[in-house]
Amino acid sequence: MIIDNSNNAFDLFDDDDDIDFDNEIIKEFDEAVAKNSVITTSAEQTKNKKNNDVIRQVKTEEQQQKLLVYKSNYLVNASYKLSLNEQRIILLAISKLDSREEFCERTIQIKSNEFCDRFKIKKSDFYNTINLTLDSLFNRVVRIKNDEIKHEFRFISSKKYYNNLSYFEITFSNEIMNYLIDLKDNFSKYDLKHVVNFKNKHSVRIYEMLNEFKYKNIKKRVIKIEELKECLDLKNEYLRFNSFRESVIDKAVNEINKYTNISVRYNKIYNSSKYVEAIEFIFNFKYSDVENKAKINTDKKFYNKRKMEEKNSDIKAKKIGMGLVL
DNA sequence: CGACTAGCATCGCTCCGGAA
DNA sequence: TTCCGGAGCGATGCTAGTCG
Repeated sequence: MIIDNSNNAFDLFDDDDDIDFDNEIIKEFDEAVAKNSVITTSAEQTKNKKNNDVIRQVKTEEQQQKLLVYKSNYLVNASYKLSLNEQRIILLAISKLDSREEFCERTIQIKSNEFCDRFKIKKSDFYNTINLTLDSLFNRVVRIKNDEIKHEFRFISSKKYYNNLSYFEITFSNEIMNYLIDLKDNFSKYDLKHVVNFKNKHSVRIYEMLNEFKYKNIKKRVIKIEELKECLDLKNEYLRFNSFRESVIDKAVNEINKYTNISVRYNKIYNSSKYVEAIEFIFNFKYSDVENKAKINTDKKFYNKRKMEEKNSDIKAKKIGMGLVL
């Protein structure tokens, strides 16, 4: 399993970067408050804190509106298997968590209407399958392992379906919450809208694996077939490479190209014999993302410049006030 | 000889239409 | 909103043929 700890999604920009941009602002506010703590009055500190709170609130509202999915990269690369509808439930529920908070409510309620609208599912199908889906989701297990840990746990610790009120409720397990909230580094995020049209259960996982690398300005990812199968919990399935390629890789690549902000192709990597050992995914952001990035970077430079000017004049004014500058 | 490809059959999940 | 039955499609396993 490849786990790279160097990723810090706050440092880079993409289509969802207005959120990161806010994060930058928060970071700058925090640093500015820390730096000027000696000469900042308590009233100003209160003002800074209020500004901070306002920004956090705006960010949370935007996050909710855009339904962003935040996941630790440990979870992105974990080994688990979910059906399409189980994936949908988990992703929609994750998008409703406030991932930046240290503590947040583990129980998420989802209305049947919202679920059907988001994923374009017929109501009749929803009622047909929801109980079975919740049952199977309740038993699903995540396996996370690297050199240091081997951790197994369930996605959810409880499930409820209210027949008459037409909504269901899941409670994330304690263990999985460690990989969903209070994420400070080594995590990925994406807009739920990119994956709602997927019809293949493996597309989400492969999209997430590519999306993780997106933040590192790396446009290639080589994954051993063995590792990929382990992540998708398909170790004893698709014994022939061709069926694995047809059913998993090709379908995921097609859906990712069709519905998401990533365009991707792949090459087969052979070992010494004719055996396919690994897949090299080569991916790129689509044009609109590059355009957005350019705009956001311009805005960011403008903002930083203005911020620096304000800060300098503020510090100078304080020093004058304290008689340190003539 | 080993790996890949193609075709076929079976099973299960998802989708669809209709009724209560 | 809920349930039922059937159709369609994907996942999977098996076999035979091809290729280097």
